[in-house]
Amino acid sequence: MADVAREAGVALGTVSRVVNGQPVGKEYRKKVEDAIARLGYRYNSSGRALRTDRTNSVALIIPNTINPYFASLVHHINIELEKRGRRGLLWLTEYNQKRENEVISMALQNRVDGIIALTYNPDLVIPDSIPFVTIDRFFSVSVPCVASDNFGGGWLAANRLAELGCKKLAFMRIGSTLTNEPSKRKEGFVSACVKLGLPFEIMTLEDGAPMREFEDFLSAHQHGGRLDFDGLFFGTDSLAWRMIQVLRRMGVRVPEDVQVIGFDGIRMFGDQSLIVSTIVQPVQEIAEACVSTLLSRHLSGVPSLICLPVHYEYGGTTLDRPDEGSPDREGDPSDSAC
Amino acid sequence: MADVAREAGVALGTVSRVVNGQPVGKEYRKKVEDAIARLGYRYNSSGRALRTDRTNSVALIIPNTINPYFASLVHHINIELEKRGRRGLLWLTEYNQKRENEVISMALQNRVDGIIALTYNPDLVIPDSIPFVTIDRFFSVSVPCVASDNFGGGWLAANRLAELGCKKLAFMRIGSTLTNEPSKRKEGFVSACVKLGLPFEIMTLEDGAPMREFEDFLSAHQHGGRLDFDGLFFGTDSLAWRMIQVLRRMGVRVPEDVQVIGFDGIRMFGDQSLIVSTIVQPVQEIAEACVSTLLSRHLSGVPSLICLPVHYEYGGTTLDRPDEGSPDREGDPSDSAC
DNA sequence: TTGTATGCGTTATCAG
DNA sequence: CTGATAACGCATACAA
Repeated sequence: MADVAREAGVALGTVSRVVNGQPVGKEYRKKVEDAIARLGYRYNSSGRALRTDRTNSVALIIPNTINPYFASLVHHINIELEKRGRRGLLWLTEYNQKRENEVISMALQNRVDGIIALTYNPDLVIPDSIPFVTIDRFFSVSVPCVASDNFGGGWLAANRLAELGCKKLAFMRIGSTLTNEPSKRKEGFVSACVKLGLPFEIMTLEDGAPMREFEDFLSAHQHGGRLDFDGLFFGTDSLAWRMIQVLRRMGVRVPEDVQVIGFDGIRMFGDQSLIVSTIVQPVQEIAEACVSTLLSRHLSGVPSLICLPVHYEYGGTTLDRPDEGSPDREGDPSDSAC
Repeated sequence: MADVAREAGVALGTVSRVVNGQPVGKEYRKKVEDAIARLGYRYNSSGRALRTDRTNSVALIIPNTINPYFASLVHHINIELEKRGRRGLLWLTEYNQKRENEVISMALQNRVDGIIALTYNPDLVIPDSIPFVTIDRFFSVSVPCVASDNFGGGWLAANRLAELGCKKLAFMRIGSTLTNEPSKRKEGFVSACVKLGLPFEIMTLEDGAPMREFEDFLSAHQHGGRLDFDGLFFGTDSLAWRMIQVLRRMGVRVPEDVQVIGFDGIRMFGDQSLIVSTIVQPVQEIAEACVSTLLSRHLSGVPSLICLPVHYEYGGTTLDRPDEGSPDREGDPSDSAC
């Protein structure tokens, strides 16, 4: 910047003012802009950050970018931040709880303006010095949590399966140890089944337990080549996808013998069709909510749980007519905890 | 840091030395560490960056994080950078050429130690001030390019289809306007077909042209419900996946009527099975090559094109026996341009 | 409106 | 081995 000032024959402060778009005499501005172009000057973010104590950046802490749902979140959150003149700093944790806390430290070192985190870590140390927003995990009323309507989604899934003629359902999911928002998928499902008077079973696999146990569960419920269930609801699309492979190996046809609904709304290449019939999470709205909540933290009255609506969408593993418009909501759970 | 010094009753320089792990008297170190813990001190990255002129960060410029192949690259590159004590700064471009150049400017402002970019932009302005590595796009001998063996992959695909009994092949892809490394997939495919004496057709869709044209191409080659081709090779898994849906709508069975091979090696949830039979790109090796090349740029003799081996893998859309070990390489293209 | 000078938090140099 | 101090690039309060 000193070089530019010398080159333009003006003072340092004038250059700074030009760079920051503050009022500067017309001919001075011209001289400075020419000098900047001539020298190819770019301001130094570190210097500016040090001086202003603002980095215009937000930490995004997430397990990985391999899972398509996470990848989609990363994408949309980055877009939303960009819209508001901020940058996202990505940190991957692979669910490592020690690393999750380290990463928060690093974010603090980087003087980020806020943190958005997706972690189920019960021992997460949440700094009170900067705005913090979580996704899918409620910590306390002072930490806003953005999630989709998991309870409503479970409710919706059960209702849809019932509508499609299912007589006996099952819900299967991974990860019972930690209570988080996605846990409510089960509760919504159970409530609906009870209300509908539909028999059902719940199968929960502890984190880290072998997949094999799911297969055993299904085998145990297969008699004479016939599965006891005609409708399955899975905690995630990922799990649904995997178990569909297992079902096919078992000689069970999807959706003819058993209809399957997942949760998330994973699309193979972003904008394309779903991989299973599913409860779709509004990823873009979730991203928008995270960012706007984080950046308006100075305003009081931020709700501590922001719950976004989900909807059902056909994806080939149920017996709907694909072209029939599916209503956005049905059998609304009036008692949704969300 | 001044606060810590005061709290510990030592000088500023001593605190700095403790923070940086330089030799400090035992009792002094203890006093400083206690003070740091007491005050919850974290060093300020901006201050350090300003002073040292090193940010230990690397820019990663990529179209988006929705495409699973890109998402996977982002993941592995971040891991590799982490291993080497660097941070990745992610910038998404959505193929916007103006933005691609802007983003390079921003990276420069951030004083990154290097840039890794995946862009096909012919007008990309590559700064000569810092190390720059591209993925899948060769610019000049002074800019190292990391890519997989696209020519060899095309060759491999044709050979595999021939082995599996195909008599008439076709290759379909998007994006002819720009010459990049993936363009060589076609060349490898054609070479192999010619060598094998196998009839084939090539169908290229300009960027932005409607998908419809692919469907028309296929329809035009369907006579009496029967497709003229019994083997299809696609430029990417994404395209293969989409066209398989089209084929099924046309009443063509995959793989019974026509066998399909894609390119990339997209896995549904990172570690799981492929979505189509495909030529697998070694994503992790690509990430490793990008990072190590970028960070060893001071050494002379960096090759300008780093070409990593691909392999074929069964993914359900061909007639291989899934359990039969597929040799890593076959019909090696001795004239591979790579 | 423009110039000058100070300090942000850190590291490095140099004197003790 | 430790303490004091200058300098990194920038924004801003104050003086001109």
